[in-house]
Amino acid sequence: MRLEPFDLDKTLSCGQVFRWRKRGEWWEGIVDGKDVRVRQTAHGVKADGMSDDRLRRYFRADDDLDCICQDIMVNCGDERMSLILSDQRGLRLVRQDPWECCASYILATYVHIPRIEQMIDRVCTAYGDPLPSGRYAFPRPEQIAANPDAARSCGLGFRCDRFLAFSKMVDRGEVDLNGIGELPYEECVKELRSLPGIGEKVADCVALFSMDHLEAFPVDVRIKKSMEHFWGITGSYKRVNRDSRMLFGPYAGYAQECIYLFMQGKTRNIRPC
DNA sequence: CGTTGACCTGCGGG
DNA sequence: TCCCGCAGGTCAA
Repeated sequence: MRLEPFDLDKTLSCGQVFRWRKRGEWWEGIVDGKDVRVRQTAHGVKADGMSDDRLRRYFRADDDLDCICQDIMVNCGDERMSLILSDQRGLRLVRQDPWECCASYILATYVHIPRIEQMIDRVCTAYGDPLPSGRYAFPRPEQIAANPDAARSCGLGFRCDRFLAFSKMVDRGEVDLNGIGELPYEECVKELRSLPGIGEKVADCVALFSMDHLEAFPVDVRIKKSMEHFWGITGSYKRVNRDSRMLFGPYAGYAQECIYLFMQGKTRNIRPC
């Protein structure tokens, strides 16, 4: 399938998703509870197990990256940002399932990414449907609610209670994630934050990665440092979040991902503010 | 509303 | 090999 610009490696290794693994040229993952694999081609992406429609939706083919970057530049007018954006050209946000996104990011607090992936793997193995690949689908809420004790042996630590409480709420139909996703950004994040295990940062991640709120701007430790270093934006979560969205505009979320991945490489030196 | 400290657990450095 | 510190943050005071 044709898709440009598109950089599959950047897209799947920038930290927004947790279950994709690269083997040779192929990235292997699980989407809609099924094994799938994708690889980069000259002008787009090739996939097994996903229709072109599903692929387009998953990789947000409707997002015109060049227009988005242009918009970000018009808003911030900072040549250093131009460098970061061109360096991360082809990085796309992925449209994740809201339930999986919430449940995953509830586990993503106060631990490094390798261990987040480990916890998610354990949860999938404990609860998920087995797949031909030998891996397991991400569990549905009812699978978790039906046997909460199994989560105790997944090494979730203090996240376990939050994870179970959230799963139970979704299973009982006390939360309408699709409905929350329809709300405007501010209200959406407010609703998400009322749920167990979901605070400011996770709410922004969920809004950005699974609810089409491209103005969401998750502030983690790395982004916090970057925003202070480059633009002198500092202070509470609320302040850094608001000032950054002000700086980058309606596609602040894309700016965030580009900065995040850029700092991971941190090979290049861009002078601070 | 901003600030402060505790918090499961497993990995990495000394 | 053992021990200590640290970590995509959340929650409650």
